[in-house]
Amino acid sequence: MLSNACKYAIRAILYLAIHSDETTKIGVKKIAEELETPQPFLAKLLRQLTSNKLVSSTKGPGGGFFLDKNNKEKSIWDVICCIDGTHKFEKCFLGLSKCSDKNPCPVHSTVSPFKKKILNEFRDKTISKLVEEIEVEGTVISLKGFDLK
Amino acid sequence: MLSNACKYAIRAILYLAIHSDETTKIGVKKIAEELETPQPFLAKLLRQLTSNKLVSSTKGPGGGFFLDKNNKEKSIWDVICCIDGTHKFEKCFLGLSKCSDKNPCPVHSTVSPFKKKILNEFRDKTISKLVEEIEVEGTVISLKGFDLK
DNA sequence: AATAAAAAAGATCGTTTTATCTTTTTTGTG
DNA sequence: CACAAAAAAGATAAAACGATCTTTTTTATT
Repeated sequence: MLSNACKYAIRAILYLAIHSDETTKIGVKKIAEELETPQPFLAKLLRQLTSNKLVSSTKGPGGGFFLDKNNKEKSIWDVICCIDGTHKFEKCFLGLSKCSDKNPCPVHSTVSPFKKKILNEFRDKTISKLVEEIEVEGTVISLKGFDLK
Repeated sequence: MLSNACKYAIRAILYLAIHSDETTKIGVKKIAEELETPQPFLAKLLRQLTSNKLVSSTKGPGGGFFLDKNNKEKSIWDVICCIDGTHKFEKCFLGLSKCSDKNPCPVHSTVSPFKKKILNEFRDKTISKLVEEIEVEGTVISLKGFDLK
């Protein structure tokens, strides 16, 4: 579905959304430990997210990564686009270039409604809204523990 | 979503479902041309499908690949399991090992209903049923033309 | 100013995925 | 039987992905 890189990135942003703000910055080391992700790889991803304005950072002692107000208005979809590219949920499930609503591939009717709805939800829901929901519903689970593949 | 290999495999099986039977066998060369897929790679995939009883074949002159009655009772899901493995639609969207209906991750409620539905449709619908539907609905489009990624 | 903490940048390495090429085996046909 | 057509099998190569390591830059603190 998503690449490992993208999963790490989303989890890191959610972690930052919950635990950081302008005055509480968090270093890669801490984030990687909390999420149980490979540290140098996560560092690279955070740089990519930072240079795309999805995450903020400051250097030097006491520095680290955090989400500012703007960052929190971004969506999961923005993260997916940044790491995996825009194509992820837009292309035909079988990879057929000619496939469309008018010209559907054999699995189009099965897959298409699903893709559209998920795409919308991921595009419309901001990170802050998402975290708010999680907190209201009390469904905050550990972002730790990862299955490769 | 799916690997290229898996997309090739599904397309090849659909192609065979439409164009082949016990008396009309088709060689890799022809299939690869029709689907515009890399020929040796597709050959390897067909071998994998054949050894897993999802496709039939005969060697020698006049030989080739085809679907017999049993093969047509298999599902898209069987193909996905054969090529990409069973985990594809079963794991948490964010890769979290602790995620479940009782213990949902932040995107679980968005993603889970669709995963379940797609999984069921892919598991329950046989290849022959699928092709039948396509023909009734008249939505037979070219399986040619592929977007990498 | 010196030091140390932290991110930024970039070079490198290994694995998996994708793809190709060559050889062997099977089998129908003249 | 000899030949050719086709799949089966396996070795190899290239690209993408996942991950690590080293060096540089920035900056707060002493």
